[in-house]
Amino acid sequence: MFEYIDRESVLTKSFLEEYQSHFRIESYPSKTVLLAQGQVAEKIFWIESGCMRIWLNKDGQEVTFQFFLENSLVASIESFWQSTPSLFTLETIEPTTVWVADKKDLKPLLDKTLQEEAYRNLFIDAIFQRTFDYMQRSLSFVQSTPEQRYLNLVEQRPELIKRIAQHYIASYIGISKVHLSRIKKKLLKS
Amino acid sequence: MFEYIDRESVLTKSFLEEYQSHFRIESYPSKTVLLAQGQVAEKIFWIESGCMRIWLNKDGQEVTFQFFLENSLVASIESFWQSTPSLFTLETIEPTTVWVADKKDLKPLLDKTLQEEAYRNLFIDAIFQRTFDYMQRSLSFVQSTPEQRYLNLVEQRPELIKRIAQHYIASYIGISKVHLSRIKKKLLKS
DNA sequence: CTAAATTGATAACAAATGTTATCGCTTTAG
DNA sequence: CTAAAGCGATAACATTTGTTATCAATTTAG
Repeated sequence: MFEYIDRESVLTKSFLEEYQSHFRIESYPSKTVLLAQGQVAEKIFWIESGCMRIWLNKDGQEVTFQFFLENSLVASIESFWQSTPSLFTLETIEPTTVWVADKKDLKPLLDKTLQEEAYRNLFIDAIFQRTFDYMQRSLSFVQSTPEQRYLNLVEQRPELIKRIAQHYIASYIGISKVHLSRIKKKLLKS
Repeated sequence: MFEYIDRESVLTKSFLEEYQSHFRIESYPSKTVLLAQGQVAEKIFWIESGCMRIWLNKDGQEVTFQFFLENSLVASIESFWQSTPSLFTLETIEPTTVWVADKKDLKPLLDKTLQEEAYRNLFIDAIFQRTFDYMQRSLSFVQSTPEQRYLNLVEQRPELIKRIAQHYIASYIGISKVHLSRIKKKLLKS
C-alpha cells in the first residue's frame, strides 16, 4: 500500500509509519456491502486489489454513482467528513482486498499533518481536484449527449469499460442499459 | 461587503482590513462579460448587488452552468486556482455591482491566512462544501427526472426561479426551454 | 414615448430514451 | 459437473424530450 503513496507524495517516512500503524488488511468477496446508505461512515479504505462502486436507490432501482479501482482511497466522503448519514451504499463488485482504518484513529493524525504547510497544500489541492472532477461530471450532463459521455469514458477510463458490467456503466452515465447497448451498436456501424 | 462576511466568519478585524484594501468597487450593466471562456481568471468578484451566470458553448447554444446572486464570491474557480483556461464565460444577467480584487494581490494574503489553524479549517470546510454541492448536482442527473430537478430548485433556490429568465433555468436543469414550459403546465394541473 | 428585443406559452412533428420481455451465452455457487 | 444467476443483445412499443415556428405580453434601449 504505502509503496504506492510514496511514489506520489511528499509524505515523509515517519508520517507514513504512523499512518500505516492504523491500517489493517481485509478481504471481501464480490457484492459485499462495506457501508449502507443511511449509515455514518466510520472507516476509510485503501484498495489494494479489486473494485467497488457506490450506488443509491431510485424508485427501487440501483443507480451507480461512482467506481473505485485499486490504489485509491475510498470513503463516502461527505459522510466521513461531515458525520452525516451516507447518501450511498459502498459495495464491492469484485473480490477485493483493502487496507482499512477507523476514522477516530485517523482524524487526530490528519489534523497534525495539516499543521505542516507542504502537506496542507497537498491536501487542499487534492480536495480541489475532487471538486473539479465533480464539476466536470455535472457539466457532462448539461453539455454532452449520452453517446458523448460514453465515448469520454471509453477514452478517459478504458479500464472501467473493460472490467465493469455494462449495466453498471449505463447507470453511471445516466441512461438505461438498453440504451447503452443501442449506442454501442450504432458506434460499431460508424 | 465586509459587514456581511463579518457576520458569518471568524476573520479578525485586521485580516479584514488587509483583504478589503485589495478590493475596489465596480458596476456593470446587464449582459457584461467579466471573463470569457478560454481566458485565465485573474480576478475574483464579490457580488454586492445583482446577478451573474457562467455558461459555455454547446453546438452554438449557450448552456448555463451556474448562477450567482449577491453576497457571494465568484470566480471561474478551476481557472483561478489552477491557472488554466476557463471552461466558462462569466456574464452579468442584471445590472450588477461588485467588489473586485486581482489574484496576484490576493494570493500571498491567502497563503498567510491559511497558516492559522482556525482559518485553514474554515477554508477546507468551504472547499468541501463546494465539492458536496457539485456532487449533489451530478447526483441529481442520475437520480432525478427533469421535473424533480425543477421542483428541487423551486424548493431550495426559490430566489433563482423568481429572478432569472426561464430559458436560463431550463439549460441549468439540463432541458430545453420548451420542455420546462411543459413541465410547469403539467404541475399547475396537478 | 416608441420600436426592438426578450420572454413564456403553445402546437406539430421528429428524435431520443425508457420499459418490458425474450433469447443465447457466460459465469458462479454448491 | 450442473443448475442457477448474471450478462449483453435485440425487438416492440410507450413515453419523454428536443426542434422549429408562431404569437401575445412584457421589458428595454434610445
